[in-house]
Amino acid sequence: MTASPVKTRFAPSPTGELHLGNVRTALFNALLARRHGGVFLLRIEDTDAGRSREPYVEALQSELQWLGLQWQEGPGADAGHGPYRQSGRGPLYARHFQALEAAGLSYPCFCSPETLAAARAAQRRAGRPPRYPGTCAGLSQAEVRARIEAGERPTLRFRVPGGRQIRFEDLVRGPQHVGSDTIGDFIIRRADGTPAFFFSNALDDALMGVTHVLRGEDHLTNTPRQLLLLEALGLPAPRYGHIAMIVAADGSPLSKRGGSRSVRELRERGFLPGALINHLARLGHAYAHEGYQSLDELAQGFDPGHLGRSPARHDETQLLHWQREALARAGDADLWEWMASAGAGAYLPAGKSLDFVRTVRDNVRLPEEARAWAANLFAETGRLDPRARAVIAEAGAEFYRAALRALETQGRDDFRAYTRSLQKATGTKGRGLFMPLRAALTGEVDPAADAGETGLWQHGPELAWVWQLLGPEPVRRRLELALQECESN
RNA sequence: GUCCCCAUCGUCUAGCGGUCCAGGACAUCGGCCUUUCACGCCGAAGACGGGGGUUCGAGUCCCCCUGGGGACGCCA
Repeated sequence: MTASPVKTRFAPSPTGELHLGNVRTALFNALLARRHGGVFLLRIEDTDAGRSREPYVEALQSELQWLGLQWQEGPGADAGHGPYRQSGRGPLYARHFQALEAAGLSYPCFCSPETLAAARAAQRRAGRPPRYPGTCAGLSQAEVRARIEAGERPTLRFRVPGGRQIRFEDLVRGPQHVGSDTIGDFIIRRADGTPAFFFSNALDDALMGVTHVLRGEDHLTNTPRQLLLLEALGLPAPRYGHIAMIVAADGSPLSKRGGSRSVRELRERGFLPGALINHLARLGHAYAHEGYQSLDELAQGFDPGHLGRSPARHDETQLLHWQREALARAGDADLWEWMASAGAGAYLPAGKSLDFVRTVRDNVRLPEEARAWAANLFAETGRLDPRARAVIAEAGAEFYRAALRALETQGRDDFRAYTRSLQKATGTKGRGLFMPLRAALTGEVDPAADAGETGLWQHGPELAWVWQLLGPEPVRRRLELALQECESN
């Protein structure tokens, strides 16, 4: 058998939407697997029945696929280690719980959540780290049996061996060591019989043959426990790498911030998968190549050793840059679909969609901006921005009379020829020629200045394209409106 | 509260004792190009959090402070 040298995994719990932090973890794992021609596995950790939601299971899968992070093993791709949802692995867990209990490596604990909370509070008050006091560690068989018969439902705790030094080599942080005495006996099975994270997560990694686990720094202190657990179970442990978390632009935890951080939200706003991937891949990871890269290229350049150890801030300005790069690589037809998602289609005359895309594609970053241009070009004839108004007034009625005359005499199809003749007629050129035209045709002269809160507007689209797209009649109308504007002053 | 981790331009980062009066990218600003804008090209401004050490020499090593993050759950 030629087992893949590398198997990574992403193991989300479907208790909420995928956010930037989750997805970055998934991305790094996918990249690592791809880098080594290995397998990227997806496992759904839905052991918390109370908080897991089926729609999230669906959503996370489709979002992963949308991002191009297809798993080679997992739901819908059984490679013999399934089921890939923890809710379906009960029998597997039971067997290993039994092994642990039989070996005396775990024990039933009858302490109530309230007692436990009180104990923690007391320890904290006393300036000590909260740790399980070991109340039930020494219960006799008889007592355990009696309490269970009396109707009590115990949890199962892992008996942490004392006096041990746990060492492991973290893929991104280097050598780590922790004394086992700083770890309290922890729960591996809840009172309702379901497995707790420490247990099911570590066990499944071992059972599924996962070789490398890249996960959030928040799991760093879990690792020694899982290592101990795996050792007790006699199972191989994967190599762990703990990556720094992503924080909001102001440095605060992402989880405590509003704004778009869920993948769904970002997707709905129109961000492209490639933009997200390129942005995320560089958050906490240095790439030799600065430019936009495909998933494959990113994988080739990926190295856990290049992963940063300090929290990286998610700054949407950077994401917007990658969005522009991703947009530049998209085809017109795809972009039309993308623009239409924000309703740009509602304003467009039939058959104009691709011309519209070509006209504005370099001037938009989000579909909403495309919609705004569609409205501007096809639905808002006569709407003039104050600055456009000023430019029109300054150009003067004579300019627009000449512009209308030139429209009669010159070919309407040739924008260059048109502007050349207009230049001759008015004696204007460059800015003086184009700005009044732009003002009349789009009602905007410096859209960028209008960006404001939304940051939506970009610079104006190529005037020649606008001219062509609008067609002769609308162009005439807009020029006439500009003329009226001058005359009414 | 206790323990752990981290700390270079506004942001993402390079830097693994001298080759760093700290390099790149994004953003910003200026110029060139273009019969407008954008793109592109050129350029500017912009950082080693503070204090002690170690060393001939520290962004790079050690300590303290400060700041940030994380863990301490019958969440994952």
